[in-house]
Amino acid sequence: MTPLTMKLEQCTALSEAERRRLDRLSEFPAKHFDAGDVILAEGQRVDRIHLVTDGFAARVKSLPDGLRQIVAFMIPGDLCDLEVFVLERMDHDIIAMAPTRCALIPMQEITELLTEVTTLTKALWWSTMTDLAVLRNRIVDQGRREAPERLAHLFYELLIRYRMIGMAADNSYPLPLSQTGLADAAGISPVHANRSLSLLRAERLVELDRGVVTVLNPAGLKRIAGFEAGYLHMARTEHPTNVSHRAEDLI
Amino acid sequence: MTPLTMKLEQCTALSEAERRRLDRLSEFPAKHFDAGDVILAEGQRVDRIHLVTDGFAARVKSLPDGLRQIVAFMIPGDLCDLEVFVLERMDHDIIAMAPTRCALIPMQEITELLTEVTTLTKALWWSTMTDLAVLRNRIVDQGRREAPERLAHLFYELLIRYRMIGMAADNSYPLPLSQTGLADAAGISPVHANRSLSLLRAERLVELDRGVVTVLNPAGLKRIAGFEAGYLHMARTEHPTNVSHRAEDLI
DNA sequence: CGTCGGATTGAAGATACTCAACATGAGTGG
DNA sequence: CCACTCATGTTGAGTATCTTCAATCCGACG
Repeated sequence: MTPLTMKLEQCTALSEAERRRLDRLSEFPAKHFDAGDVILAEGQRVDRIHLVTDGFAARVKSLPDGLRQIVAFMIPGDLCDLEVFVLERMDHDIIAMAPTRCALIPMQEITELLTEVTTLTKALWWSTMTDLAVLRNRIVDQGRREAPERLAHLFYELLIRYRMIGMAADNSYPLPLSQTGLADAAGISPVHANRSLSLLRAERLVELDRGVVTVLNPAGLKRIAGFEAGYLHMARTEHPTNVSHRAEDLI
Repeated sequence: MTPLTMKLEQCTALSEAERRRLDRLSEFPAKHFDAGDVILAEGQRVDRIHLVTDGFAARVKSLPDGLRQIVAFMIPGDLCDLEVFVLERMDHDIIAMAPTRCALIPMQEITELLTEVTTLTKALWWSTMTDLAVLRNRIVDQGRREAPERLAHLFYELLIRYRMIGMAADNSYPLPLSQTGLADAAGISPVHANRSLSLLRAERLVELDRGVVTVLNPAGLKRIAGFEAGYLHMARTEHPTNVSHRAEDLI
């Protein structure tokens, strides 16, 4: 099963046919990007949907003064530019933070999915709404929490999202960012990112080495992050019958 | 024309029939809320869509320590809970900040809109995607801009959104918030909100009196806010043929 | 071995927070 | 009409968080 399918199954159970339909999306001709490459540039018109199948990318807003702010991360299974159906151009950059592969899906393919199959329609809407919820939480973070908590929240959220797509075995997942990148994500300075990170390390909550995050104490991390399980809306993972991905199981 | 219709016309030109279809949504039985009332509570299951027809509300995330963060404002024409189609429950509160009226639209009505009429479908998607873009910008604000700039951005964005629905004549619009509310929106303390606001006043950029914002110098406000016109995606208002709502016209 | 990007540490200064006092203005009740 | 109350706005002072600038350290790599 592809990451996209695994992710959308968090919304509703899909039929075998639907699963295959979704899986096929990952097989469209892929394009490869190196770390630092711009996958989609602000202002660009897009004609094909980019589905991340491998790697790690970020939505980045660049300011005139050179500062930049990462507003979201993209991991395998994430669609970069669903918005092109209704918006003319990208209003931000998407940048590969590590070698990244994207399947290029013709828009028509998604259009068909959106009209044909209602349960898939629902799944794609779910994905969009979850993105909204994630952004709302990011705003709370940056408005009302201090730097170490923001980092903790970031680490914990990514842990959950990687689990959703089956890539967080051992509470470990890839995060190919320099501390400057972390700082961009948390809205703090690189120096402060370093110091805040040391705090989390000192408390033995999380380790970050060579682009790999290891969550040493998920419960503790979740606590200081002020993380609410609800907002990622993992309907099915909350079921006792489907325990393999549940956040609380691996504490 | 209702605010919702005016707003969605920023996306594409609508036929007379579509316009009437949308206008009808505002005529569903309304519910009234006083300032401070909770329109929708976190965790609540929703069975009817709330369309703000009058007043002013906010999406609010409350933290355990009592702090709260406003993550978005709702003005007439905004749909509060489109997300219920795919998410089980609200993941945040919606609170009236002034006397507010909401039309309660049966979910089926929206479902029909979403499947029947493709251009309306597109318009609703546009609305959702714009919400996403607004949140991305909010994150940039809180991560990378200082308090006065954040307030400036807030004031300017609301100016544009009120213009979209024809409610910002004279560069003036309602903002029924105490300075504490402003602080919640900008992610700063009430005291700091006061001081930052005095700065904007001193520069004669904006006035805020008795719940009414008056933008004295739109160009200057836009400049210090670092506001990018693009992200609200007002396709049609950027056309020279439709000048009445254009942001730059009234400077 | 030297270089280079990233990580780390120190120190000074800016932005923002908290606590606290005081002002203002709309209501309310005497 | 005045006194009182209460919410909100304003201002001051001390402190905390965070930023910036700068120096140093470290590991990867030629």
